[in-house]
Amino acid sequence: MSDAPRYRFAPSPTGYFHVGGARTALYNWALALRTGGTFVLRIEDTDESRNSPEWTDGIIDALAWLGIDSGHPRFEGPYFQSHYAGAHVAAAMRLFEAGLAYWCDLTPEQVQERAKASGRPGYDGHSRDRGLEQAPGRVLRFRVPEGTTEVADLVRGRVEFANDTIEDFVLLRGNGTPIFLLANVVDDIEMRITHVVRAEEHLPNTPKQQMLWRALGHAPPAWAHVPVLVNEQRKKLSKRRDKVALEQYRADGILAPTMVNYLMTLGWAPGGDEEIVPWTRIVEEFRLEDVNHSPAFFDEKKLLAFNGDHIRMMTGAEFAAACAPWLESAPWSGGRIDAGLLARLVPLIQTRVARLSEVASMVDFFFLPSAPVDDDAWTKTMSSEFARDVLVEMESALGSCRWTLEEIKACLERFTEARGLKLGKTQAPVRVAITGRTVGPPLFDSIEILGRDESIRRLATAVARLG
RNA sequence: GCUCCCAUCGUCUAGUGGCCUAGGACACCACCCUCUCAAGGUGGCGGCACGGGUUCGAAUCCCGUUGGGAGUGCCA
Repeated sequence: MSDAPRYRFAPSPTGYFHVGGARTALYNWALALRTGGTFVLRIEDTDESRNSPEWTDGIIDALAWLGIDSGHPRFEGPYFQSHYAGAHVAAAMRLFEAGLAYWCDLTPEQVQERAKASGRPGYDGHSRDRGLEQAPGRVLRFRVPEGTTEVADLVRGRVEFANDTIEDFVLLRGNGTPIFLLANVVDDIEMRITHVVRAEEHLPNTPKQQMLWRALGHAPPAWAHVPVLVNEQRKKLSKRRDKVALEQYRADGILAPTMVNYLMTLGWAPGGDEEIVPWTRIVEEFRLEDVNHSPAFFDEKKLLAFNGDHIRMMTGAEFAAACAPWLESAPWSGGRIDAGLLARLVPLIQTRVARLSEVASMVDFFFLPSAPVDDDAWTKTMSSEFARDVLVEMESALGSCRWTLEEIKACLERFTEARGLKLGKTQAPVRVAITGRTVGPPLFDSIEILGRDESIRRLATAVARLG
């Protein structure tokens, strides 16, 4: 099986995990799974400013959350690019010895000056034939050959680049360290990568990398450049102005299956008319050839809608378990959340939340010692002429009725009919007295679960407050 | 500026020359259901950027225009 495809995901550790990176990782993972190939994780940590062990843990953790488990047999790595610096330099030296690269003593400023003077952008090949030897401060540049470079891209087809539009790019810095372009290629060759699936922003690098593959004596891999994710302004998602951290969505209570499902529908769609689909189906159907060519807007609204769908697809037990972490950190939580109580609450709220972070504020009145009364809700509902009456009436009716959902509801219905009102109107003050809010889970279920004594107590408290 | 990429409802997409009077989803609107809010159901609004070709026939192929985007570092 030495010809099984080898995909790779090569993020640089930056302290947070970008949703765009998540999508790229997912694409690679789906492909590796379907083709019986391997998913190689390589941390591109060669820039000192992007080098911190916690960042790497964050990447592994984020991938695991998405279902890309580092313990899975198809998963290989993580490898660290910084560990292979020796190989990168050695490859560069081989290129120099073969005459495919040369030393140059121009500083970046000098290169820029020359470009400005000549009116042609980029490095002009000044040292191409000067026969310079290696020396501190000198950079090694690749000697770009004449002709054209044709990149065969699985998503976009053939893309041609005239080599004379590509400058002799740097391989080794003045301090002797390799730059990304080289390191990336050397590692890919070393790790026997057969498919490079990455974001479109790398497409302009590709001819350079392909030349490097050839110069190093290898046939280039299959390339695939997937469109970038953009914001509402159609700009590439960036940390500075957009919400791009996967961890943030996770902390908001977006489910992992939701994120996976949603990310996969950006630039691609499963067959048929449904787009809420399980990962297993994505693995079966995903093809690079079917990936769209244009950038996709990362729409948080739609993400939320997907999340609501996924929440509703869970069993009650699954949903309760998923809610638990959000309840444990809730403000009232000194003690533990009662599992039995939670199980009764779950069906009331599962259709009412789009993300797990909303759960706490939806059930807080069950756990708090008294209703967390919202001032606006109070003034809005308690000003009606029947507000006081309905509270008093309910206080006494609930004291003697049988404690069933139907009977509790009947108590309010009797009052409502006697006054010729609508249940929708009369329930409002009662709801605020019991739950503190005008919206929330079904009132009568809530009262039943809360219990007779506590319900009556809250009604009495409200009556007292009304004066 | 230069290089490259892209172009179907507001958004994400289906569509690969006739099945398209362009399908679905999100959002939005209306109605139904209903103890609030949701969820659910029904219906509605809304699109092939433009101009030329090619073809019996074009959203689909070609060219151009316009409009977006990405890259343009001794960052990755």
